[in-house]
Formats: sequence, C-alpha cells, structure tokens
Amino acid sequence: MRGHAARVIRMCPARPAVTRETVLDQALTLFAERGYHGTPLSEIAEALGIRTPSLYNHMGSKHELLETILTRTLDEVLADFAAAVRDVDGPAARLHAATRVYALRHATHRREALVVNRDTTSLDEPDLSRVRERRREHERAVRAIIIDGVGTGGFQVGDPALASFAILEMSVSIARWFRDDGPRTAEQVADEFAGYALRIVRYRP
Amino acid sequence: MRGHAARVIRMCPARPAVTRETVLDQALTLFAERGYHGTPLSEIAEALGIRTPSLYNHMGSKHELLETILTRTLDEVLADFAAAVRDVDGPAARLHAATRVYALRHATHRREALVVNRDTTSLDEPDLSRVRERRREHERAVRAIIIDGVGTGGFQVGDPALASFAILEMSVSIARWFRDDGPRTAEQVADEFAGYALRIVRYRP
DNA sequence: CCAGCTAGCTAACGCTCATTCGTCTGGCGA
DNA sequence: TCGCCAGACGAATGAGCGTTAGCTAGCTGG
Repeated sequence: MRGHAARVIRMCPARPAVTRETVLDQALTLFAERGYHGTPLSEIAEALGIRTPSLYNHMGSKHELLETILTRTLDEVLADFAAAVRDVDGPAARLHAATRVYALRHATHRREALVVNRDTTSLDEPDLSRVRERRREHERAVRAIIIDGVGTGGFQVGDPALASFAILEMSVSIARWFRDDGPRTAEQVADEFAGYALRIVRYRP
Repeated sequence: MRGHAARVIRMCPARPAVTRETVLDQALTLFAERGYHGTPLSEIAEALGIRTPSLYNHMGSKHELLETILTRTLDEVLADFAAAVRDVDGPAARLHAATRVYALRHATHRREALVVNRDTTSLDEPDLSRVRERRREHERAVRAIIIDGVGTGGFQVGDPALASFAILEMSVSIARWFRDDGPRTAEQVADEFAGYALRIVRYRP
C-alpha cells in the first residue's frame, strides 16, 4: 500500500464514494438492462450521482468498461470450471459438476451473463477473437467430458458437440429468467439442470 | 390490383428493386449481426444501394422496422406451434412435435431468433408488453404439455416450469451456432433436440 | 499551514445518427 | 406524346453521443 490504501472519499455525505469498481458495477447493471450500445455514459454517471465527464477519472473509455467486464467474466467462468472438476473422477460426476457450477454462475451472476451473450460482438478485433476463443475453450472442455463418457462412462449420445451446446446454452438461459426472489434458489436450479445434463447424454448409473 | 401490381422498377439495371420487403430483409440481417442500436440506417441503405433518406419511401421509422420484425416472428412461432401439435395426441408426441418445430425454426430462421432475443428490450412500452406476452403464451403452452405428461403420460420431472425453460432455451440457442454449411442439417438438429426434450422430462415409452 | 494530488465541475468540440424538406427524373397510363 | 407520380437524391437540422480541456474545492502528507 502507498500510505492511503482503501481511503474513503466522499465530498458530499449523502453520496457514496465513486471508484473504478462502482463504475464497473453500474455499467454492468445498465449494459445488462439496455445493452452496450443502448446505454449512454450519462445514465451510468447519473446512477452514480456525478456528471458524465467525471467518469473519466475512473475509466479509460466506455469501450474499456465493456472489455474489462467481458474479460473478467470469462476468466471467472474458466476458473469456476477448473475448480469444479478438479479432483472429480468419472465422466458422469465431472459433467454433473461442470454443469452445476455453470448453471449456478448464471443464476448468481445474471448481469455478467447477459452482457457476455448480448454484447460480445460489440468488441473490436483483437479482443473479440480472444474472448471467443475463451468461450470455445470452455465448450471444448465440456465436450471432452462427454466424449470421454461415450467411450467409458455409459453415455449414449449421437453427437457430443450437439449435446454440449444444448447443455451449455440451456444453462446460459437461466440468466434470462432467474429471479432472486423467485420460488427456487440458485442451488436448486443448478442441481436440477445438472440432472438434465446427465439425462441429455443418456447416462445410466 | 390497381393497374400496376408487382411493377418492376429499376432506375439502374445493375440495382435490384428496393421494396418494403427488401428493406425489412436487410434490416433483419444487420440487426442480427450488430444489434438494433448498433446498426445505423446508413448501413441498411448502403446494403441496398440507395442513400439513407430514400429508405423513408419504404418505411415509417427505424423503430417500426424492429417492431414489424418482432411481431411477425412471434406470430409465426405461435402459428408453427399450433400447426405442429394439432392432431397430435399424447403428451410425449406433442412435446416432441413442439420442440422439433421450435428447434427447426431456430435453425432455419436464425436472424429472426437473434433479433428477438437481443433486441426485444429496445421496444418501448405498448409493444414491449405485447411481445413479451406472446412469448409467455408459447412457454405456457409447452409447460401445459409437460404438466399433462406428468399426470398421464409417464413424465417424471420435479418442476415443469424449469423443464420448459430448459427445453425452449436450449432450442433458442441453435440460432447462435447453427450453420447452413455445417455438418448437420436443420432437420437432424431438430430431431436430436426433440429427443433431448423427452429425456429432460424423463419420458419412458 | 502549505503544497499537491484527487476528483469533481462546466463548457465545448466533433461526430454520428434519425429524420424532414424540396427537388428532380424516368417510366407508365391515358 | 404528355402528364403524373413513385421514388431517388442532396442539403440541412437537431438531438445525442463519447471525449477533451481547463478550472476548482477539499483532503492528505509533510
């Protein structure tokens, strides 16, 4: 720390401190609601209680906000996956764990998921390819589990790629309808979807 | 006809005729690629080989283009569903038919599906509620089939709403990865996904 | 108590976008 | 052949956007 880490600054006592993280958080909320192109910086600023140009004290550009959100999110998805399947043996248990953690993430990080699925195409080229490659990486990892299961674990599925798409994308959709105050908890939904995954690949214990 | 129906006008022989339908078609293509807010009218005009203001000879406003696309698409989805399950008896056969036609539509009408899923929120209020109600109508119809199947058709599913979400949204995702020149035909994918649907609800023949 | 940095503000710029208006032109009906 | 009109055009408008520049108040470290 450089002598003043986590310093709390508030010029007006009614206004909570604005930091790079609070800007990212508001951008995340509004991008998820209206989309990147549909969200003017003025709305982000207004939600934070400051004027638009003041945002530039906490960010480089609007584009960089999007890039940061997307990169962070995909890093977390891959980390989640790695942690979930580490020390788990057998294709059925691994597919169950991978689907569960992916579904859980889409229930608990709805905003991030909506932005990834809607606004990835708003990136421009160096980043776009990089982000897409990350998503493919995850899909390939899930597909590898399914292929493994077809060979050794009692899965019966005609096309592993098709099954992996179906499993991943039905999980993604959770972000579109899940509500924190709804009748089901995130964990319940994640467990149920993990069960769907095993049924899709026709796993018989 | 009023004396000149389907008249073919081309001021320059190299330029194909511009009509309301060709404008809608180009808007559909570009909205699907870049999103509604990310597509300027100038790009639609350029793709048609005319200048931007000339578009107004064929449309009311940019917003009306979006509204027309969304309304038409949802009408067709509901019509597809009704035609697919008409004269089909039994929850299993009905769920199979409903999923198959929905999946098939998302493989063959990718652009429409992408715009519906990305840009519905860009509508403003009278239309937004109307469009959302149509989607719910479809979801309720599919859920009703599942509930029926749980009671009488040998389905085993904890939460019919969850299952209907999973089935519908995994089908929606087809629009995101399906390619006409890919290794699988639209019919093959639709059949496979209809099978997934029956496995999700644990149907045993 | 002073220097300096942080982070806010107003003003302004340049650009793009959707939309309007008035004009012109070329093919069709009479 | 002549008048009409659908439809293309250029020019212009006004709003909104992201971004920059310059200024200022106040907290903090010395």
